Amino acid sequence: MFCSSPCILLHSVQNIQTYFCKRVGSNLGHHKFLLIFGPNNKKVEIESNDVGASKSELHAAAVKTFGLGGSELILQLYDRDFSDYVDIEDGELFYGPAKLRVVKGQEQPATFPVTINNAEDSINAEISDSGSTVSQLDYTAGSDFLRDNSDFSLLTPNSPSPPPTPNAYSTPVSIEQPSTSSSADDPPSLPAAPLTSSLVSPHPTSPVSFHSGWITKFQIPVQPPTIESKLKSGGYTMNVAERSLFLDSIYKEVTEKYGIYYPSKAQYDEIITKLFVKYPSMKTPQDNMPVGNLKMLWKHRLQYKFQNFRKRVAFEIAAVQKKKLKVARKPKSAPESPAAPPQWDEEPPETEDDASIDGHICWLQDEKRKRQPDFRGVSQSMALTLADRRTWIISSPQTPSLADIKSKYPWLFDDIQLLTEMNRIQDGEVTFFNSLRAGLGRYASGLIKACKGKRAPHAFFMEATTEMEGYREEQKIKGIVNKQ
DNA sequence: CTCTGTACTCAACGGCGTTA
DNA sequence: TAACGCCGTTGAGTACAGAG
Repeated sequence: MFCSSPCILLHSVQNIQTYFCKRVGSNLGHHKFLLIFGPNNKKVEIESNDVGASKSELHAAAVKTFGLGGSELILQLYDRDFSDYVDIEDGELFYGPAKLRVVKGQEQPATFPVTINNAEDSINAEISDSGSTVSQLDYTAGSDFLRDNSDFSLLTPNSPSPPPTPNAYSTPVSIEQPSTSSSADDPPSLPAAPLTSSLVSPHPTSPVSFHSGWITKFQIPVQPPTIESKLKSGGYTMNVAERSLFLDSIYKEVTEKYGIYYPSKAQYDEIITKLFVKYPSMKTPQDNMPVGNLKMLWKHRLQYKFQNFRKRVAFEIAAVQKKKLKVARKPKSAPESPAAPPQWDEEPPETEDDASIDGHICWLQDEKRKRQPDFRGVSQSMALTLADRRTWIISSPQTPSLADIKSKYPWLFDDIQLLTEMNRIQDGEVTFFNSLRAGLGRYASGLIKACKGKRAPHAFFMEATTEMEGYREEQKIKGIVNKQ
């Protein structure tokens, strides 16, 4: 399981960042480290007269903790930038919490097999032991528990744990792996921490498959000071808004930096592992709460965050749309083929009466005020009110003003809905959009000539030029492909 | 059959405007 | 200024369907 050569990991939650930062305040002179020596994992605190712990002080701590007197030790600090351990030098000062490894001299492994990061491995094991799906979520106290930190105490050891399910970590894994971090081009090096990354494979159903190796690079994003301090003390005092911000930051990091919108089960585990390694206090249960549940709790929070954000924020992302199409459900009572859009001179749909039309209009007006309107519903309601709207605009004794129309049907002043409205009115090939395009086509050359004549062409013209060039290139390529 | 993701839904929270 | 209510946002539960 662990490396054949004895080595020590002085292991911590923060690394290079705090390593280089000058510490100030009440913690001055106190530095916490976590030592891992093979299967052993010890947390130590070094009191130093200096602002940072010296190499000799760290060496002494390692010798004392593991009884390694007489051995020549190599101390290595985990460097986030390189995702690997780097030897520390005399004269340097180290600021806890920091992540260090100490290797016995002469016995440092030149190649794999690998030293496993024991702390993270144990966390993974705990996560896998209590693994469950979101739908199987059972925290005993229900949603209130998840909302109110004070209810953490409800999770007693007697609370039912979610049933174990197999996953990437549930079976013993040989760590003598061809590491994902070592390619043919890479010289053999000491394994990057966390080493569990090599256990992770892209989720089979994930539309994004290019994220191999992301685990070694992924780091819990830096938090605002208030959230950072609360996380360091276990995260229990975070309010809902802070917790949301924190989860947002992880979502953002994973999606924007790695393009992963569907983390696999193992990847969720890995994120939580990193979280708990970075903030060890979060592992500490309150009121005898099983630690496995704490991990499941954060994992599920993260899963919910991803689920809800995919639905509410990232619904336009190609990977999300692709996935939705793949698993698309048939609506319960949807007609086999969509009904033809109602024509303006038709009677209102039989399903609608005056009251329901008024209801649609009110709802549409409300929806326009929202920051995140239900666009699908808007289109449906606009379609259902088309006949009424056309009758009102065209046949009213006193033609409504633009202000009246805007007030009653604000969505008609939305560009997308305006275009859709035109398409509702016109049928077949003769749509508003096609007519507009045909019309513009007639004057395109003149418009382009006029724009080119300007000393400083407008931004939209430059944008359009770029678009056109791209389109021509695309057509060229398509032509070549078709010829083949 | 199990796992996973989506749709639909509800409830809590917090911001904001109104009113006494 | 405090109390109140409305409403948007967010987290989370449930049902269901597709994939393997």
